[in-house]
Amino acid sequence: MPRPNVEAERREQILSAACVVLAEVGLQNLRLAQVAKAAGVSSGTIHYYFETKQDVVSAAFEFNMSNSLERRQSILASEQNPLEMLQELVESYLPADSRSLQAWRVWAELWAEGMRLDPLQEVNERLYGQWRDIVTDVLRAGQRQGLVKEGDPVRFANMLVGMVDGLAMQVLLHSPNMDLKNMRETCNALIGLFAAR
Amino acid sequence: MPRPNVEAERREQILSAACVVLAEVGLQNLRLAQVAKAAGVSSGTIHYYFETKQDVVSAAFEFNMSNSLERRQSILASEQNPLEMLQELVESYLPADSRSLQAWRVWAELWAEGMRLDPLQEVNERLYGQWRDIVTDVLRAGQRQGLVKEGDPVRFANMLVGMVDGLAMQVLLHSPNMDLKNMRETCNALIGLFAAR
Amino acid sequence: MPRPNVEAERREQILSAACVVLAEVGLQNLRLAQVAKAAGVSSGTIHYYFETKQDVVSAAFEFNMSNSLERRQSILASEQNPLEMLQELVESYLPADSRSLQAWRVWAELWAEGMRLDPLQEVNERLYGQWRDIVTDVLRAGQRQGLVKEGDPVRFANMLVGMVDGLAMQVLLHSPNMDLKNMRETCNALIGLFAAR
Amino acid sequence: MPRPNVEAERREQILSAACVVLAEVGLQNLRLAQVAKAAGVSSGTIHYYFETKQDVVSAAFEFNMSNSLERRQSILASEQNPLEMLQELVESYLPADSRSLQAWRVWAELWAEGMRLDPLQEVNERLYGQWRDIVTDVLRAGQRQGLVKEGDPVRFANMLVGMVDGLAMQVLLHSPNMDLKNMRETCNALIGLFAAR
DNA sequence: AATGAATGAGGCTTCATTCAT
DNA sequence: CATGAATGAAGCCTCATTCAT
Repeated sequence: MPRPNVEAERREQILSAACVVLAEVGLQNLRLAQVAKAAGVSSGTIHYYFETKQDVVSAAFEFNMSNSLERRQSILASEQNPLEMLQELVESYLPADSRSLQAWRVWAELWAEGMRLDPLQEVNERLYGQWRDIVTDVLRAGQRQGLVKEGDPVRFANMLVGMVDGLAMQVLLHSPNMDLKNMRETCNALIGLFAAR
Repeated sequence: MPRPNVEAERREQILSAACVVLAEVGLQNLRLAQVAKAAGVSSGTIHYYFETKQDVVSAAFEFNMSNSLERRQSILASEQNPLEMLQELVESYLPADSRSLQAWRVWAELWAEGMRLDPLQEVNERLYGQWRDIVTDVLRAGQRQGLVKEGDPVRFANMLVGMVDGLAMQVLLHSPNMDLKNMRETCNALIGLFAAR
Repeated sequence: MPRPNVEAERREQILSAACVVLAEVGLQNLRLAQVAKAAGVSSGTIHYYFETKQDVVSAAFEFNMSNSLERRQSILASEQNPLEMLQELVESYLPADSRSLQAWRVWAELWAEGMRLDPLQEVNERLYGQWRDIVTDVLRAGQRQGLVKEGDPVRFANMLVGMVDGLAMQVLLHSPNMDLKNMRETCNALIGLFAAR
Repeated sequence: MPRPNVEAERREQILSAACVVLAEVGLQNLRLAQVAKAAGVSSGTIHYYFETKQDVVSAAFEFNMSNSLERRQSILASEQNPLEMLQELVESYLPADSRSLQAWRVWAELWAEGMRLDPLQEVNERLYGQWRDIVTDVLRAGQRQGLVKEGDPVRFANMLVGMVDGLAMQVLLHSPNMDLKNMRETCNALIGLFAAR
């Protein structure tokens, strides 16, 4: 009689470990043995739950992105005005703490790899799309309240999320010209451009 | 009578092939044998010119980026007004033709890999910095001519190049919500926000 | 109320499945998981009834051969003359129907494997010896009735069973020069040579 | 500048080793590492000349059979009468010396495996067919000289080669009822039945 | 009596690297 | 300068076997 959700538990355990390793050494150097060790299971167990290494990696990418989105939910539930909310959202995306850093690194791997793998592109679209939608909704609310200037909110959203992604890459690459503080201010500068008046 | 610079030629031949393969299969799947084949040389020859695989890849990244910048020079030499020049620069960066596509794909690999390798971060900074400087200079010229609004031109430049990078990734990932046309318009929308008045 | 001999039933169920798989994929590719599936039990159950894979295989070989002999009994009980009986015995051994085909395939695996494993040689001798004895008895009866020429009946038996085995292999290998009909006629030609006159 | 026929040499070296290992441990237990060791090369070299293990094994089967046929040629060139020649051919096929024993063991593996692999069936037919043809030719010559009785020589040939194969299996399985001497006499008994008068 | 999750040793295969030519 | 045969370390994956339930 199998314990309930042993499978779901074990899968998460493995995927979480895969993200850690992915962020640490990159896709190129990821070894399933290392993932197994990080997850505290045997290499055989990895293959008991996932057919191939590719499957592990793809699932890890998905796991990383959905986790990332979950962490945004609290912000939306707060009672701030839309412009502040945008700043909070950006703030939450900054590659600041180790958790966020890990997420970004995994993301960068997904982007590089996703260029050649349709399934990964779907993962990106499914979850990145939600992120874009969230920003769009906040902008739309801002427009209704007269806080955000006229214009296509989807376009504004794409501008912001695109900029966040691009700047984050430079931060992660330790560019001397783009640190955390600069990234925050640069993003807020764009939000400032969105403001009415 | 041996031609001078056979070595330089051979190096370029190999690096060019490496970029092609890198864009095609990604760093994870890049095999020196494949690079050798694409370059029309033997695997032994690769190692005659480069110590290790890592050396080939790093040199290929550098090769890709310097090539990329070269292609911007003609725009700067033109006689357009700064705002039009910015649009042209953005246009030249769109992942539109196969050459540009290849460059972007290699770039994405560099970003993912550069997160862990200092030498690659230097490559990024050296060449990415130039790109940022070019944009900054154009913006500054625009401000001098009263075409671009007040504000730190470096910040404006970071906004634009960051957005270009972020949006390009989505285009390369075939996001249904971000195609070439949309990317162009979105970038131009930002340039519009920079305009005085 | 537990049925008696559940164990014996389960064993047969497993061995029967093992023969099916053995004939289908060969010893080299036989996986206990596949046997378990074919038997409709779990992999754990296989090991509940058999210590090792080798044990399963050996038992399956024995199971295959004893099954095979059982199918000859009805012929011996019939009221034909010995020469006809020989023809019937040969006929019953032809790799004609799927059941017979499976038995032959398992047999071929036994031969290849038995070359290195004494226990399998004993299995072969125990059951193959019976088959030889049956043929010998029929030949001896034929001699008593003056239908079979003088000579050592054991030698005649060895000639016939040897020929049957050798030809069967070629039939099973789909040799264009040895089909079922040809095998039947070739064997009967030998029986013809045994006939008195 | 590659030495001439390094490739052919190396291939034979590997295949010869494969046959040794095949005879010794069987297909089921054949490890490429063991073949490599027996051939005195690295495991990498095996894969430099053969794509997969399956390719090595198939080539080894072919190698074994063509080698086997070569060893018959001298008999045909001799000046004996056809009946003696048949006895010599049989004699040369007896699993008597270690070389012949090895060939038979490899053959048994081929038969078991060939049941499921078309390419191996072709190998069998190509080379087994030649063996059958040789025997047929000798029998035909015997008929021309009045030494062999009337009848289809192909049928006679099939009788003999079939019997040889079947009896050899029992010898190889160490059947107490079929040793080398008995096999020789049993085959000669059949040849005796072929004799005119 | 039976299950199936988990293991881990070991095999095939890949591929960067070497080196004799 | 260049080759390509050869290497061997290392990775993915398989699968017989175990054991808690």
